[in-house]
Amino acid sequence: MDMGGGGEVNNTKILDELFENCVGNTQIFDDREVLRHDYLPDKLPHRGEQIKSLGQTVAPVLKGARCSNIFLYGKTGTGKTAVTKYVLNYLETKAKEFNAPCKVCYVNCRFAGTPYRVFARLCQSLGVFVPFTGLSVGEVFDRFRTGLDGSRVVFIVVLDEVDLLMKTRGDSVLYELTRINEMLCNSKVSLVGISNDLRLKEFLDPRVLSSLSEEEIVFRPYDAGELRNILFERAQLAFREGVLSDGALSLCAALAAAEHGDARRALDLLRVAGEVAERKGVDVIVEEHVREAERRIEHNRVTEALRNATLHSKLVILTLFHLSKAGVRRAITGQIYELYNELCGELGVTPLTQRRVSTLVNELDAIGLLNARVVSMGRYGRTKKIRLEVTRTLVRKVFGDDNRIGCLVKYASKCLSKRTRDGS
DNA sequence: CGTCCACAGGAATGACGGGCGG
DNA sequence: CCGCCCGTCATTCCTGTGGACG
Repeated sequence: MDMGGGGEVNNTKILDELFENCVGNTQIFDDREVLRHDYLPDKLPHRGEQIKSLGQTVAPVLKGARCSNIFLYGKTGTGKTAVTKYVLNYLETKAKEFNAPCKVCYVNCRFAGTPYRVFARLCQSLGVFVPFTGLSVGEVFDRFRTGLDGSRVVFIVVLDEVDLLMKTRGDSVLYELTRINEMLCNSKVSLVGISNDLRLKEFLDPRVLSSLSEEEIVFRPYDAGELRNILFERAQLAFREGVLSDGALSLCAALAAAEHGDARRALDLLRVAGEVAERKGVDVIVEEHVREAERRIEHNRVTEALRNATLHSKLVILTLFHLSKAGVRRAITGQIYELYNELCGELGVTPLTQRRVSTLVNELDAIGLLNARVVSMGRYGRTKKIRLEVTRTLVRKVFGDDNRIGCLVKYASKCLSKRTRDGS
């Protein structure tokens, strides 16, 4: 009782301090929302050309005509989504002004990752009710079509990150949408496809390709100077005056430019650097804070990825952890599968097949937790060489908290050392 | 120059928990 | 309640392959 009461007082004190710091400590930020990537600024520096092209393409909509389908290519953080939203938002307000019946539906294929969900999303934007599961894809598509035809509009469908949908589900959605106009009497559909992958064309059915790529816009990565300008514009709104040092600004731009010219990355760096400075209680953001931000972002990313991995993915990581501890820098598939099996046995979990583990390895490679590359060892077959890309300390720390497999962090080293003795 | 290792990775299929309309 | 379809994860079966070795 007494202990509880004492703790409470202490906790309140801690929280008070924390909250007051947060409220009182406004010498860094004016409005940090401006630095989030879903924020749409009213100026988009260095994208005038793209805005113009997209505007030209969609302009016929204001006369009630269907506009050409258009495809936007470019790496992440090159402003594709921002330009699209910017132009289409404006188009919608203009359409209202001119009484042109037009509607825009924005679908992010990362979140609507299946044909069903894409069509369901389109239905929803038309006010047509569909359950989130239970119907056949064809049924949802039909509802969308009839709903659309009834509403007598030019309907612009934006499919963002459409490459993700293509790679896992093929081009059936795009195929249906490019052909839908043949079945409509009162409405028309135009497509805006946005892809992060410049090679997407290679995966497309030629019929889809020709109708989809009536127009194309390529978004080049920003260079360091352009990123600097973008950051500068945002920093004006985000930070109080004089908070951001010139050096910190340039460093954010330079780091992001070195990666892909990714503006999102640059903004993240700037925001986190601001938070670092805020927490330190200083009132100027300097280069060191940006460096710290870089480390922190990476650390968070990896920790989250490790923590959120599925049981078997964790076991694969753990296998690599033990192999690397035993001095195996680059393990091959066979080695991994063998030890993985053993770990599963120890946990009382039925192991997955080697085929499945192989795709898990590929997935982990894609996230960057490990590095896998196929090599041929000639006579001795063809395999993947796999290396852990995370420090063992971090693995130990994150998995140590996981009560399910935490025990294995220590255990397996025994059976591994036994095996290496037997082997040699 | 062919063989053959040790897998890679595609395709088809199945199991499962969930939700629908009738 | 049934029969059907959904998406997800996993299995099974399969064909493909780079290059050291003989």
